[in-house]
Amino acid sequence: MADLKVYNTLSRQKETFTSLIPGRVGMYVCGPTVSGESHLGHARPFITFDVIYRYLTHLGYAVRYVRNITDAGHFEEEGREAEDKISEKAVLEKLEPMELVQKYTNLYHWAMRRFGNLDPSIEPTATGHIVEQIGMIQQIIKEGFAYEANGSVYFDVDKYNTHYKKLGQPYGILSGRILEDLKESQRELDNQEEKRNKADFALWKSAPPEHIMRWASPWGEGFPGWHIECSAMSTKYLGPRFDIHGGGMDLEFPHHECEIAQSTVCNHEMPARYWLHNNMITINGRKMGKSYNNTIKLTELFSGSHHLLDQPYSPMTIRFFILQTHYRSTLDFSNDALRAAEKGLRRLWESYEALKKLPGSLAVANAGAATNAAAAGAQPAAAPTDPELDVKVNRLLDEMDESMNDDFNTAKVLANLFELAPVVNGIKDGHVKTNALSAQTYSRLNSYYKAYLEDVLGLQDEKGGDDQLLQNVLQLLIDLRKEARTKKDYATSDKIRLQLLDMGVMLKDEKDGNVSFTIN
RNA sequence: GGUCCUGUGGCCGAGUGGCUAGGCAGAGGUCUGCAAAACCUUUUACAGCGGUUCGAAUCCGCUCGGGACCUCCA
Repeated sequence: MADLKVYNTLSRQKETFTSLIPGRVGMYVCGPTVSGESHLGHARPFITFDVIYRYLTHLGYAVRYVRNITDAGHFEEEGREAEDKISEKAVLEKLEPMELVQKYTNLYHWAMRRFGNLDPSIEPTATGHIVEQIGMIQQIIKEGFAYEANGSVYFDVDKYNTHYKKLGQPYGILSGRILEDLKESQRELDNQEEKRNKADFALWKSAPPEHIMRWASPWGEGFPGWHIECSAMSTKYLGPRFDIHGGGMDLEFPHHECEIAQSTVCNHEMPARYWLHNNMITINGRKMGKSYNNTIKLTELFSGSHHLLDQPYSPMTIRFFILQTHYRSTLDFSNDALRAAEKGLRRLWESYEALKKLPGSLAVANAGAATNAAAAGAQPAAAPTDPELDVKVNRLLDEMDESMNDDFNTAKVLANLFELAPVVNGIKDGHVKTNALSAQTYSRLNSYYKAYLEDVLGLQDEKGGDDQLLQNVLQLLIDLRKEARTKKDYATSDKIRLQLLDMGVMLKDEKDGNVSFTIN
């Protein structure tokens, strides 16, 4: 199998992935700030890195996947109103800060489940690691790269840059920025007088009296700066140097840049080896984000209750929609695109259902042939009667591995599955002969379908047919309709079908006389 | 202003030098009591101009358009 190649933002090129410890991978992904409801834009990194997590696992790595929850609240550290967002909103909503945080954390977890995202190995919270953050800040001060001013502590970017430039790691190494340029281009902001330089960033902020979230520290009561939590938690759970750090492209600067600076000062090495960044979801060509006031919340997406939505879209539709684009490309939202994804997913999933229903027949039939052939001293595997198709199927399967190994090209994997779907459907319809493929190829087809669709891409069945009572009732209706059709009583049979359709149950008469149904 | 990314057919979107991407939509057909699905066939591409090359959507230059970061941000 070809090597796994990943695009490393640090080097701006694809690199062959190797883990620090053979067989093990440490991965840190920046999680959500739970000061509000997640929107479609937030879904992208969590689905992207869920697939990366799944794929690394699929390759046999034991992965420790750490994804934090930022519940201490960011603040506009260089901002106009240096105020904790969470505490501000808490006042508005008349809730305890932690009550608010709990509410949005629960909502976020609910959304992650619905998307079929696996739980990370560790999901540390910022508020749960104040001690570690303070310890790290003390260490940075001790190393001489931070200074205190009026109960706040700032990172000395200038000094860091001067010192680490010599070691080949200037400030801006990740985002390609030059500190001197930054100084010129930075905006004039208020409340900067405590900083020695504009590029400096807060490690600890002194809390004004109205600030609700506050902790005691060596510098007085306050709260941690935005960037320090990720440095503290990644170091604690993955060590000073780990394999993968992920997040959205908009975090590249300044967040990840600052993380690198902090961790490097404390641990004397670049924290992560591979920095992976997903691109943004756009809407009408513009990034979906708070600042643009163009977000669609996940609850709105699932229910269809947003003026830009023509209909509700299920979590799996959104997952599929996201995976149909490479993670480093922008992905433009539109109803047409979502609808296309919904239909495409249904088509693909139905071919998978069809495949699952014909398991043994083909394999057994061909395996039987193989056994006989082997007994006769011939080739151990049954030869395909359609070698051309057999080769094509194998090529499509091989390409799926190659595509994932090429920086997680899920779009290409899905395209190949779409090319395999007619083969599967053809076997089901009987129009592709059962022995067209060799037993071995057929078995590969089966295992790849499952491995990719379910295990790697994390897609799952959404039809709500789990209820046994509902299944039984539907079966009764199907039987009644079948009887009516036998008697050519089409008025009755159509009534059953059409009324069920109104209720969201679609019946389909299969070629073999069976009736299948899908529930919306 | 600085740094960087990007422009593919009606829509969405792979693809980095020669090989039909794929999905959705559209058209025709097969099947079917009808419907849906499925299957087969099929129309519409690579922003513009110039260059490199035997050959470019793919490399280079210019022009035009779109976007991201530089401020909280996935």
